[in-house]
Amino acid sequence: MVTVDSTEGRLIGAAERLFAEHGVGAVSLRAIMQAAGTNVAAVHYHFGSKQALLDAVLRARIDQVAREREALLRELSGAEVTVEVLAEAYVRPLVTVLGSGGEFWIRLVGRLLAAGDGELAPVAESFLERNAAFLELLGRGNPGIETRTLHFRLIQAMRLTLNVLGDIGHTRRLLGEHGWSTEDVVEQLTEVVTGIFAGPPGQRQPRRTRNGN
Amino acid sequence: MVTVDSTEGRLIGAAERLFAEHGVGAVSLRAIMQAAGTNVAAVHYHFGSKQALLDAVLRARIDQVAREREALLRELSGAEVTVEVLAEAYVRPLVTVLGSGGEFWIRLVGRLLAAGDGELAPVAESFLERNAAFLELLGRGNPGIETRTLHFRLIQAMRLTLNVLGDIGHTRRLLGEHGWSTEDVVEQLTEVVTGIFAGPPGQRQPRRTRNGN
DNA sequence: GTCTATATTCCGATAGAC
DNA sequence: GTCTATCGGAATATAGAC
Repeated sequence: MVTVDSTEGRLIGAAERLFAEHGVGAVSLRAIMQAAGTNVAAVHYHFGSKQALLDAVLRARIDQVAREREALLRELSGAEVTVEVLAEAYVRPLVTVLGSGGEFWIRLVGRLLAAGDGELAPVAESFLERNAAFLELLGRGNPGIETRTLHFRLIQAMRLTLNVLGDIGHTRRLLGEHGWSTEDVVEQLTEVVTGIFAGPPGQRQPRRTRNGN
Repeated sequence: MVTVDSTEGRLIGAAERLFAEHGVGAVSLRAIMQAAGTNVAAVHYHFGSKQALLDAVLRARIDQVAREREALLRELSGAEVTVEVLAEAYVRPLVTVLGSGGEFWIRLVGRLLAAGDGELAPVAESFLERNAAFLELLGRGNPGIETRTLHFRLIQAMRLTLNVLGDIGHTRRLLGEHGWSTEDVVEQLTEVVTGIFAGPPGQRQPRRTRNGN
């Protein structure tokens, strides 16, 4: 584990913020070092290159998300499952990350996902593995829907969750800043994810099932 | 109008592609000039700065989207409106842009929207103005839902549409590349947007109405 | 493990010829 | 309207002292 006070930890923290705010390509290593209060050589010693630093930033919080998701999936397995519950379970781990100072990380991941290049590889893999378990649960509640459709919907839910939580301030700005607390945004987001999971009204099957134990 | 063969047109085309693929901050003016087959001075002559070039790129296709949307809204006014029809109308203009070589433009706009900084200003304004008309139609079909909720959903639909259409190849890659044609992606996307507009199953009102003429 | 110093390349921007 | 040449500064990366 890397302590936040170490040179390495401060570099990761500064890079996380600057990458999220200005984009990976727009941030120079010098700017990161300046923000971290170190010198030009430190990042090359600790990470070797800009890409390696980015990887370290991405990995720093991925385990937290993975553990949260696993815990929620354990809760859900064997219980009654609705799209509402699944949406809640899908969004909540990232809300937790948000609450523990992870807004920049979330925005960065959302940015990279929208960029569509390979920089995201380490995070994408972890997310997609976890998605497989969700996919199974989602399929249980929507027996009539093709798996590839559910897969598509999961990815879009992930996109949206990252983009919305990654910039609550931006969302508030787009909406006119009137009466949108973080909790409001999370609630609205969860409703939208529920709608994504459920699909068009005409297409919907009976929404709840009990797993076969 | 700027012809695509002129130096100005080639600069805009090259910038559109490179900005979309690597991010605005990661692309140097020199790279753009090289791709456009011109020299270092041309962009300063034609645009004055990197930001001005970005603005020109964004504006180049915004009118097309705006006109498409207006035409669709005219079709819809006075007709029966369902969330399915609204979703179709919301997605289609960008599909048209996609079909006329606008994938890079869409990806760029989606990227900037995910980035959340002010670079998007010229496009965001145009989109949000147009959203107002959609908001009215959406409210007609969902009388029980708060306007701010519908506004939120509209913005998320825009986000998703831009991100999905802006990188069909990436979407296909995330989904395993099996049997996803562009038409498939558009169809799936439209279903998801419909789900977003409709919201959670439990929350749904009678979905269709006739406007008061 | 952290620093200074430096090598080398590339950046945005402008001046001035044509 | 398009070019070459070039300025001043900043970038990545490394070498080597401590």
